[in-house]
Amino acid sequence: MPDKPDKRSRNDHNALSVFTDLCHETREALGAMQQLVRFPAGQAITREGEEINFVGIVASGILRMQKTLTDGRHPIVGLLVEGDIFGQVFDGATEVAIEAATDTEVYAFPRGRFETLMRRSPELDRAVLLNILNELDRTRDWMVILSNAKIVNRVAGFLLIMCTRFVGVEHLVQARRDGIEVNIPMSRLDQAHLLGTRPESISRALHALAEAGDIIINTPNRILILDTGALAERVGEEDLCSITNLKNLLANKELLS
Amino acid sequence: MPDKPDKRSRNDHNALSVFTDLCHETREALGAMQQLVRFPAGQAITREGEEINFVGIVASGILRMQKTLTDGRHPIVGLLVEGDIFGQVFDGATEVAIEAATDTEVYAFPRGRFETLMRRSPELDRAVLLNILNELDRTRDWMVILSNAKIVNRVAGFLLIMCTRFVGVEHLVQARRDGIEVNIPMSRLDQAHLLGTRPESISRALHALAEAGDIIINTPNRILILDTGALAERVGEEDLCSITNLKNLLANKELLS
DNA sequence: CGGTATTTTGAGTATCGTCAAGGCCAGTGG
DNA sequence: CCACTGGCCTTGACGATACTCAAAATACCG
Repeated sequence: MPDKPDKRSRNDHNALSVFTDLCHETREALGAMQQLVRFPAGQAITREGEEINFVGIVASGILRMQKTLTDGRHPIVGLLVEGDIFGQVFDGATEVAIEAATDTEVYAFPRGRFETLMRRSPELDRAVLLNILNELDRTRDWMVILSNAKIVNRVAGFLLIMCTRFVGVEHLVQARRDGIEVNIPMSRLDQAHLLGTRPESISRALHALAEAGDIIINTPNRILILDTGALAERVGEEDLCSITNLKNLLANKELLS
Repeated sequence: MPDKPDKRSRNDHNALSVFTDLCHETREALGAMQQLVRFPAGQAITREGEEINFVGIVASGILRMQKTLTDGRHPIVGLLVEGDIFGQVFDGATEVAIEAATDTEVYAFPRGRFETLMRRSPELDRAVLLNILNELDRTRDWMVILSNAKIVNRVAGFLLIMCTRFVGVEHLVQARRDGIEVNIPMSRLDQAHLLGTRPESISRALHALAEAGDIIINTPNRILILDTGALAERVGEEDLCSITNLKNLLANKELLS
């Protein structure tokens, strides 16, 4: 299969890189209305079904999108990282709750003004559309991971997604001599909510991967990945995280550092 | 929680109802370029990573979107029914394979001409955007269902989604004196691929629901749902399928028939 | 350094996947 | 009209896996 551009990865460190293709006036207008908002870890940003009056772009940190079930469970249906847009633009209420998984900074744009700007600027409109298409693709990736019966394999997929999606985001992914170190920015409980299981199983799965020699657990949340190929094989989806692309990005990072 | 408009349901029987809000010229232009294509059950429409040169709208039947894993598994990441748009517009290759789950009719629009029309008609552009947002919501619903550990509960969620999403689509959902009858338009194997399990488990789960008195299995694919509340409770997501809305739609159907 | 939350480990139970066999239904051909 | 065949659904038995509950160990924070 030929190398195709991977829409999922970002290789620059600017949260607003989604907007670089926009014309000068549009960027000016966005800059004029943007406002940096901080959320401490654990804080709720929106509830389910609640209208929010701004469009947000994550500047730093991680947000989790989650549903609330009547039995008290909180399955996570997606993560938002640097550069991701949230706050459905045209469609009133968001169907998911958004909470800060880590300390987070968000660029907020007043919703009405953002929408009028979208109507005037086809490029902005398209940037938003592409962002949503990306989100759709990623959600499907999570579905594929969740459809895996064995938890070890789900965790393998989780680690790979962490690698590819968080490359270039803060200090979450770093190339080492012996592999790739990822800094998982959430608790075992959150990981369990994301992978449809319980924290104990996550722990066991990670230690099983360590046992198998695929990873090393430096601290509970700092995982050194020794064998990306082995993980990819467990998941079964070759281009889930396009390992080649990942390696290129890591090579770039090494050049930079 | 107040009644909010449910974007997931359709209560008219026209596949092109997504376009009713468009202006006259746009509809004329679309009508001029549309072409009805038939696919027999089981036929592949697109492979993963393959570019397709048309934008499709399902006229009748069911399509399944699926990924292909290296180990030969084919997890299903979504279903397309009457009125659903597919064939990502701006973003070249689709990341999923699309196959006909049943005999299907599709309105095909040449992609280039469709895109130029989109650029000229903000309403069309927005209709497509809304369709994608819907798809995103539905994919998250599947994620929530998949994150359920017990297969019985996943099947319960599956049945509810079938009810709400397929109301008004062909003869798949019908109101009865004693409940709601759904006609599942796919095999146990497909259901298993969708719910991340195996056909045997689907069978056992359905019979467990029958044992519990929640449903009656008339034929393997014609399920009479006796207690939607019990199913909803298993899933835990109250507005997954907005039961009240479902009941209204069924009431309408009865008035029509 | 102490206190707290998180992670890990353990043991027992429930559930699911697997493999194999049997049953049901539709379509086919005698 | 009936027997046959093939595909799908169902059922059973068994091993593997994950969930539950509890306790211990570890990491984190001041």
